[in-house]
Amino acid sequence: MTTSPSSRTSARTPTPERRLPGGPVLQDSVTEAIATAFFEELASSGYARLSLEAVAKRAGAGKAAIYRRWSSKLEMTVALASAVAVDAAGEIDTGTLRGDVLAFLTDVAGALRHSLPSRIVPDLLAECARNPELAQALFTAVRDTRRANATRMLERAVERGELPPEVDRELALDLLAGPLYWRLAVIRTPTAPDYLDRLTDKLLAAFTA
Amino acid sequence: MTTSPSSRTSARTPTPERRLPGGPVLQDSVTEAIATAFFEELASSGYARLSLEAVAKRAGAGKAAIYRRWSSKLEMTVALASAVAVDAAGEIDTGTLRGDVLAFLTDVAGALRHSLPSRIVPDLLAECARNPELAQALFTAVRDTRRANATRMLERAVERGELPPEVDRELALDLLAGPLYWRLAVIRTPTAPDYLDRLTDKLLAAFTA
DNA sequence: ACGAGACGGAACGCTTGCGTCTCGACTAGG
DNA sequence: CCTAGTCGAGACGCAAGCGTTCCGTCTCGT
Repeated sequence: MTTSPSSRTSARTPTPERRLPGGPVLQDSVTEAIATAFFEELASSGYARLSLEAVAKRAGAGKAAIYRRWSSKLEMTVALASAVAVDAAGEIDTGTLRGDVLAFLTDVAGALRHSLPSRIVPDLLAECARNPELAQALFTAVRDTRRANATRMLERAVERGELPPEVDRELALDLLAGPLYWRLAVIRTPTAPDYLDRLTDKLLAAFTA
Repeated sequence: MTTSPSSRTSARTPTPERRLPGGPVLQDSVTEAIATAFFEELASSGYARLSLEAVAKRAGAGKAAIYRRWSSKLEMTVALASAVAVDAAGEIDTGTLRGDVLAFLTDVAGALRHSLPSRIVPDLLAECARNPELAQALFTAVRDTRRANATRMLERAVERGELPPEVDRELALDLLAGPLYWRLAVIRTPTAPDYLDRLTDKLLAAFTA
């Protein structure tokens, strides 16, 4: 089977639909333990070296419990990663462009300062350069969703008159996400406490240039 | 042996020091073939999955030829990657800040538009998040060198009066590299022909904000 | 002409992970 | 109470890659 994960257990599960705070929808405690172990192993080993044996062992589960839910490492990764990424992408609307930009940067920084996402995200992105199936799934589920969200953020600023209608959306989106990702996930250098504030000022200047 | 690669062959090699156009210093044709195969395998498999058997096979060499030169995959990667990265990092000095910025962006774009570096660079960066030894070696050999180069570029602009002396160097460096890397290596979206020009304009505005 | 040493290639024993399969234990619905 | 289904655990055969060791060949410098 290559479709909906966990469909085999969903009929008979003791806690039919439990929701972790901030986490994806998980069907039961076994699925939850497997997902947690999966992300921990993914962070420490990377996708390429990820061993489902290690995931099972860390989750205190049997390998069969994994294969009962997902048919392969790829399908498992797409399902779990898309779930948390979509779940974590909340709409931002503070009423001002500066507020929106700062909130966006704060969100990103909050995620990338944690060791799990800061290891997992670059790893999956590198894997996407090599694995078209993973790339297609993650790009449509995560990248395109987030980019559409951020575009709406810019459109609202245009409507409010904070940005000229002819503002270069593409360039603005790259400016919005690039420097912070570069700082935290690429060169991995800590930031001063007012870094996001100063970055926000520069970005606003660049947008209207 | 954990030091200088190829030291065992350098005494007796038929072509004592041959230099590829744009490539690192390679001691002889076997080392050269191994290095080429190494980067091709690295691009298609990633560091974690890289198999020295596959490198040897692709190079038309025996595994012993590899182990005679480097003691491990890690040492081999550090040596070869540092060599090309340092080799490719040329000083930029066009005389104007705008010229320097555009030249820098053009360099980066030129590299990241090729399939080998655009797959290898994100992969090694992701691996650095997981492998302290690799991170230490690559960060000091590549990241710090390049960042120092770019800092000098900013200082020259300050001396020319193109930037105020109190310009935020750290932030400027992140703005310089982040958006383009994001665009080409993270979200992997093609750019319009005048993208670098427009990006340069925005960056100059942000620097002096 | 000779010996030293690197060469490509193949096999070695060993480890890891794959995906499947079989256990006995536990639990829930009928 | 019974039975169907999941549970953890782990053995299975298979494949790949590790690092090493040998082989016979080739090309040097002496």
